[in-house]
Amino acid sequence: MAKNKKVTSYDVAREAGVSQSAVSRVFRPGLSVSQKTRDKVMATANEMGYRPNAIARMLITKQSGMVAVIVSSRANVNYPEVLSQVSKQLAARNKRVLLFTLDDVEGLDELFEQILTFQVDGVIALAAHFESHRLAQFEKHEIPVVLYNRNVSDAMANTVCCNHEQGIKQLIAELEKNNPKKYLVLSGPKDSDVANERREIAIKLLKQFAVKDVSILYGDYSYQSGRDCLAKWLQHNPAPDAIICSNDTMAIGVIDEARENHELHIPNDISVVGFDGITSSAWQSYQITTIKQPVEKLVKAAVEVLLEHIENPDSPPEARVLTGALIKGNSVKRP
Amino acid sequence: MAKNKKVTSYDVAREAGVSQSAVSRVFRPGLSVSQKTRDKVMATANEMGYRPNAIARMLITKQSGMVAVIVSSRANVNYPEVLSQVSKQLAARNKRVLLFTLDDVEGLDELFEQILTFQVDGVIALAAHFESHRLAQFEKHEIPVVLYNRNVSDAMANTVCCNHEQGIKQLIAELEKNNPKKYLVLSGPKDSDVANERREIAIKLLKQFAVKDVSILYGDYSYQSGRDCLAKWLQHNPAPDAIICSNDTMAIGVIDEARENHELHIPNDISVVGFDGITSSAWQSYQITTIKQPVEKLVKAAVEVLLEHIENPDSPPEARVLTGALIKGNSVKRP
DNA sequence: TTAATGTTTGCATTCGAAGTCATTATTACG
DNA sequence: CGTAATAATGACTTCGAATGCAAACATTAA
Repeated sequence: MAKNKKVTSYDVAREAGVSQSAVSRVFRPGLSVSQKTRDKVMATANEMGYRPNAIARMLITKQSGMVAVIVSSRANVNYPEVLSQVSKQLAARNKRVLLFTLDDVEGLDELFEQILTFQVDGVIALAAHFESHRLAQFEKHEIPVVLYNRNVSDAMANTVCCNHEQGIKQLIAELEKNNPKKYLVLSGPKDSDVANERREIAIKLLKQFAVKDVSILYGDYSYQSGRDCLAKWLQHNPAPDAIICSNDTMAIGVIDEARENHELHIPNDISVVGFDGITSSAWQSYQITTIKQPVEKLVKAAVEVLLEHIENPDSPPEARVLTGALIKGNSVKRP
Repeated sequence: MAKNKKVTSYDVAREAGVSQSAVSRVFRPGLSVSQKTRDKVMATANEMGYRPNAIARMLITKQSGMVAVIVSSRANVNYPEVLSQVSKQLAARNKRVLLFTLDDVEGLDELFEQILTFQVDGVIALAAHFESHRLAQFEKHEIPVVLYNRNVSDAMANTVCCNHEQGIKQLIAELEKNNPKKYLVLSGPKDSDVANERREIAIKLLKQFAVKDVSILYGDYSYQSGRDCLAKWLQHNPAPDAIICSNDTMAIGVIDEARENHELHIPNDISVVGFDGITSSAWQSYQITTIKQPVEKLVKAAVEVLLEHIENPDSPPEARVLTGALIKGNSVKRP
């Protein structure tokens, strides 16, 4: 009969007529215990409903088995998939996700204090802006950090990132097949590092393609901002030939706005490309030409790098770049 | 100068010339410490980079400050919003989210063992199927559980749920304005409790509305399944007048399939309603008439109920039902 | 049978903060 | 100024599992 109150290893030990150490050893893999003791302990443990207390174990082993995952609200629409992948893959390596969400920049110090407090084995930051002094803080405590989808040139940071440059190059190559004259780049918000990177790359590559007429607009990654930006632009300007959106969601907004309020047809009047390859980008009504991020591979890489650095704290920082897949939709005019 | 190795309360105590208890008291709110000691301790603590070890604190106080959130992969598309709300609201109450994702039914026992092991203060289950013996398990350990969007009639469980019945009634009322003859109910998967509930309610209410011709189809909540189900149906049957979809995503699939492959116009040929009020349901191309779940309120309620039961383990189980808002889109024919 | 080796086992200690309790310092007040 | 009341403090114990160490036991070789 299982009791209501917490059962400890001592209780089991007493009941089974062995020492507490014996009980502990039974529940630690690979330790020397005779089959007889093992069976006896397991039997009484099951009977009493005993489970080792992870907290006590953490304290003595100095390994919490928890990884802090920081998610910024700025995070991409595909973050649920990322998060669920992270959780799954960490679980496979016997680690749990301790979730920290981050909306305002206020309380950021507090947040980082919290994370340190919890003695996590490592940190994965999803699209969160990480100043280098924060990285240093974790470094000092020997807590490895992996930045997901962040290219930090300066830093000694571990990063796992989709190859934005290569992806955007492919997208522009698609667009260029029609020799568009007027380009619009619809960037994500200025305080998003990914957005800034994608925008700058687009600008750079367009220059390389010898495109003259490029205008930049700033949205906030949302559907509505896609609509609003296009609407505002068209108030005072002619329609562009091609629009490069920093993510799919804004591309969808752009398409809806063009069709609904301006009688512009996609792709015949305007070609639109997105980025990310979110589920809805493939929906019939949009069929966006975009770059699909290799989420599963990215996460696998992130987890690998993190675990490598947990096990071997002195291994040098690593930056992994994975290439996404060009999805040829129906939002770019065929030549 | 902060040292590289972990700084404990003893280190700070020694340095500040006080006892370890004093340090502990400084970092616990509301305990009796003189201003002088407090300042002294705070100063040296900051200087040494000391932060209390949450793990040690958990062990002695028997409060982990962590809430297990179980997310099933079956979970709705709006779960990222739910999850981020949960995290935010728990953070406001000084609790953290320990995330457990659940894909296959395998390893479910293992998962629950894990959760118990971590000594979480409570559990929130998002759309996860929870057999009553599992509930009993947590009950035995006095760990309160809140089921999010689950109506468990039998159970002594805490539940927070959107009012499906009232919502679906409103949707049917909308549809009935055109007196449709043939209804199709596109249900979610049979192993989802929410899906089953929504389907059964729809069937029951249609009967109440004296509708004769109702057929049931089963999808898996996905866009593609919406398309496939409609396509398969139309192979051998005439188009229905109205389709009640168990979620918005399938409704979107249905709409795309109807338009693309069958030259059916929404809403003139078929009226379609969804459920959830996900972001994309409001997009120009779909504008689905649906019920928007009051996610923020639901989460607030869930967190409230959970904390109430953490603080007062003997309070009776609570079932909160919140009503969603009818969104009148453009997917139902106007009379 | 004994020595030598390997395997199990229990004792005692450890992890780091919190809380109990008795003691000392401080304040309030007659 | 003395005494009661209160505030502040430190010594010591606690939470529950893991582990170094030495003793006990089992196994093999000689």
